[in-house]
Amino acid sequence: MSVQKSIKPTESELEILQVIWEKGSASVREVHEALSATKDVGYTTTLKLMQIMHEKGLVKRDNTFKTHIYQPAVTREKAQKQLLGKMINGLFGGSSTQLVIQALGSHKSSKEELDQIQQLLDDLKKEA
Amino acid sequence: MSVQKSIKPTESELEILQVIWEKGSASVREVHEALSATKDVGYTTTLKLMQIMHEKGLVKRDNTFKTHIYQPAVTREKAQKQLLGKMINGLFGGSSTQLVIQALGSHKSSKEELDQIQQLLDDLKKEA
DNA sequence: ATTTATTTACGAAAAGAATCGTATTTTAGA
DNA sequence: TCTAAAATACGATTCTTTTCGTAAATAAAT
Repeated sequence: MSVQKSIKPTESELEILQVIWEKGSASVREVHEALSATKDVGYTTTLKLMQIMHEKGLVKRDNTFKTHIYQPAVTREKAQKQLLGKMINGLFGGSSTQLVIQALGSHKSSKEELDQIQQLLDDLKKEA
Repeated sequence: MSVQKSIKPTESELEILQVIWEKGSASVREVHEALSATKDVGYTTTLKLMQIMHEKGLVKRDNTFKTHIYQPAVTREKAQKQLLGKMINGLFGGSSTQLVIQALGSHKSSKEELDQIQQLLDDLKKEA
C-alpha cells in the first residue's frame, strides 16, 4: 500500500468541494451559483479557485466540452477522516471519545439520530 | 447573554495554545522548546506569534517579570466547540451525528470509552 | 561596573490564500 | 458569417499568516 498523500484543502476549497460532493459533478457556474446563495463572491474568483484545485489534484476535470465539468478527486469520507484525525490530535489530546462526547453534548440530536448512534454503539460493543 | 465573540486561532496559534493549555501557563521559551520537539522553527517566530495572540486576546500575559508568562484566554473546551461546529457544517453537512459516526467508526475505542459514550447517550435520550 | 546572556519589541520580507479585472477562446444563435 | 453570450485563462492586487533579523531592554554573572 502506498503512502497516503495528505490532502489539505483550504477553507474556500472545502466550500467548493462541498458543492461538488453534493452534486457528484458540477460546472464552475453551478458551483458559483451554490456559493452565491450564502456569500458574496465573484464568478472569476470561483473559477480561479477551481483551477487551482485542479492543479493541486483536489478535483478532476472533463474539458471535452466548452463548459468544463469538475468532479471530486478525493472522497468526502477521506477528507472527513483526515481532518477529523487532525482535529483529534490537535485539540482532543488524541481521544476520539472526547471528541464524540463534545460533539454530542454541544448539539441536540433528534431521536432518530440518537437511535442511529445507539445502533452503531451496540455493534461496536459486540465486536469488543 | 452577550453575543459570543468567535475565536479563530490559526493553525500555528492552535499549536501554541495546545502547549499552554497543557502546561496551564508558559513562557515563550517553554512553548518554543515544546514546538521545537516536533518542528523546526525560530525562537523569534514563536515569540512574535505569541505577541500577536496576545493582541488578539487569545492569551493573557503576566509581564511583571522579565520573562513574560502566558496563559490561555480561551478554554480548550470553547475552542473545541467552535472548531467542531465549523467542521460539522463544513464537512458533515451540518450533521453532528455523521461526525460522531465517522469518529467512532474510524478508531476503535476501549470498553471504558464505549461505556462512557453509552452513559451520555442514555442521558440525552432521557432529555428528549 | 562591565560584560554576557536572555528576553522582548518591532519592522519587514516571504509565503499562502482569496479576489477580481481584462483578455482570449469557444459556442450557439441571428 | 457575424455577433453576442458564456466560459476559460491569466496576471495582478490585496489580505492574512508565517517567518526571521536586528535592535533595545533587562537581568544575571564575573
